[in-house]
Amino acid sequence: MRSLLGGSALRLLLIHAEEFSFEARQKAIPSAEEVSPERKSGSARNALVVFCTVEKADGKNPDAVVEAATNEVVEVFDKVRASEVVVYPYAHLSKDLAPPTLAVEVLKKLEQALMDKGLKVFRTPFGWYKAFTVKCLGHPLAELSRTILPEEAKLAEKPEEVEAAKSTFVVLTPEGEEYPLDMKNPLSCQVLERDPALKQLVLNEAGLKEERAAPPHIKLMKRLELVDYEPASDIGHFRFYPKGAVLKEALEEFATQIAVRDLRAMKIETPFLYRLDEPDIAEQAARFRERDYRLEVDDREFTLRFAGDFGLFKMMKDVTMSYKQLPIRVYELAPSFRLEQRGECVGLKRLRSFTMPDLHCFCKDLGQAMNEYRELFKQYTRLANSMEIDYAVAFRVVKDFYLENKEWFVELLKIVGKPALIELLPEMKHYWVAKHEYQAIDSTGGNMQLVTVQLDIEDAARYGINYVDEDGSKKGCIILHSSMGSIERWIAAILEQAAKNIASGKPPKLPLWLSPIQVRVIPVSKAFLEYAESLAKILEAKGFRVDVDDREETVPKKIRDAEVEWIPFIVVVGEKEVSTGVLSVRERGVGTYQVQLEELIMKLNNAIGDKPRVPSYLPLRLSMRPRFAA
RNA sequence: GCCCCGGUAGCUCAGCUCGGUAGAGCGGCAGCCUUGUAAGCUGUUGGUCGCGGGUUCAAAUCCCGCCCGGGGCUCCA
Repeated sequence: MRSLLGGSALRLLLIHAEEFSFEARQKAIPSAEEVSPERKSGSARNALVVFCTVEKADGKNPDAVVEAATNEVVEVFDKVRASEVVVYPYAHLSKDLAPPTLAVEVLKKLEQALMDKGLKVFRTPFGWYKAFTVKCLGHPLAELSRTILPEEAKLAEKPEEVEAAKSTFVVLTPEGEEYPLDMKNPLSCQVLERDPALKQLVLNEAGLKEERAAPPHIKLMKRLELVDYEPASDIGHFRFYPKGAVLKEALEEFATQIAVRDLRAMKIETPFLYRLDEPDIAEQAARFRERDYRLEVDDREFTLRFAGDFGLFKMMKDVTMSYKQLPIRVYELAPSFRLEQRGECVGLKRLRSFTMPDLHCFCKDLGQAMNEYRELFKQYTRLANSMEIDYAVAFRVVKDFYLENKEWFVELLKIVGKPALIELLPEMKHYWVAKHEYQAIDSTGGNMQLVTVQLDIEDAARYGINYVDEDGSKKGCIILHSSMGSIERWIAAILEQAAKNIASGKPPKLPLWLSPIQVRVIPVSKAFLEYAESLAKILEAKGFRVDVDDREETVPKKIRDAEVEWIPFIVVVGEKEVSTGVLSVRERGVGTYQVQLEELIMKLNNAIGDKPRVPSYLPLRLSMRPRFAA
């Protein structure tokens, strides 16, 4: 906006006109363009009329100005779907006019540049008093003004490339070998062939992604009666059907297990809503660049939390911590809200309301923080591996930190057993010196961030989170921020993995511990219903999610329905089973076999391991289950 | 936020070009069959054609606006 007050620039006023006509009456200046009689008047329909003023400063770099202006005009032209362009010299947009010779030069170049872009253009003569009529269409884009600054025009040729070019990339293997990675030609890096997920991540990062179809998890989440859009809410807020609720709870329970049982973190809860007149809240919110939900209550402005940090930092500020107590780990399963752009909210990949298992470690020094990091890394790797999905590992590190601690990175990679993309930042750009991400690769080749840990050496001091050291003095902590992704995104990643199976001809499935129904018992006829139910109740008592298909359908039909529902274990019971006590089990993706009940239970226990066992949210009898969707 | 595509029965979709009585399959319901590892048979129910306005004797169909969804771009602790 500075250019409207001072400075000097090419000024454009764009009108999308239903009709436009003009007539040149008489010369206004001696150096007026000489024109033939047929160019002295004209008209156009559905035209983009470009009123255009050339200023003195445009003379510094006329070609760049013309190029930038051309791009602006073409962009608007395409948007409004005009059929021709009128370039209209219009001195009245400026007090700092360019000399006529320069003005004509720029205008002619603009005309030519627009024609080169394939547009139908006519330019009204320069230096004349002209009569004109213009009938503006009056839609939102029908009237626009643009100011092209010469300095911006120069920058426009290489937008922000400077910034991005600063990072360099390498691939590091668990064996400690380092390979340079040229993002302009990433495929030349042979080591990527070792890890297809990493290769895909690098291609995405290099901007080489191809056109993608809709992510298949959206259809799957509906078809499997898990999750669906809720049109009565804002975009990106979902409804969870009972089967989706089981899946979500199992994932939440697993995250909590890792945090509370395995890492001995302290679980807390903090409010969702925060006052913006609190300075540190306002500062945190500002760092999030208007992607938070705002609302006003009783004349006071509030923000909905976009992560657990607000309440956590407030809480930790008041905590008295001794160096002897560190590291301190704090966990919150934090429903969070982010006002993501509408177009960005697609399925479960990115939501405006989601659930984030948020773990922070408060450490006394860098050494302790790096040990903590390793602990988190171990546990989160176990988490990622439990999902049975493909993922890639990426680190973002300040270069000096990487060079000093390369061995530590290799150690981490040994835990996960995969090579990693390492982005080396020339300097501290964020509050962290190092972070890593586990990125799931979906069935269309896109990636989504699941887990992240960030090593933060700044925030504690800023928010007054201190511990008391040996000498009695207060010192700021080193903070590890970590998120075990979002529960919803894990669901997306798991469904995407299933979609990959479908594409490669394998039967899609969910990990057993996440299947809403793990075992379905199918009685061959009504006569065996009671037996089927007693069997189901035994399995249920052992902690499995079971149901019984008691519907009046044929066995093949019931088998089919169970397979369509991706049920991992199907047990058919009839005369044979009652008399022999041996069960006929159909295992998804494996086949049919005979086992004793005890063997089946052992098999299920082994497959589930120590993953959470949440009870079924569905009726035992299939006939009693209502249909929520699909 | 911008551009493109879509919204028809609970679900998946046809019909829309060229306006003239809203269709199929699945599901639901009823009956027959009495069931052994991916769909037994017959009948039947079910729709303010996303919402609002306009054009027309007549609109699912043509026009305008909005809402919802999908894709791309942009953006992205």
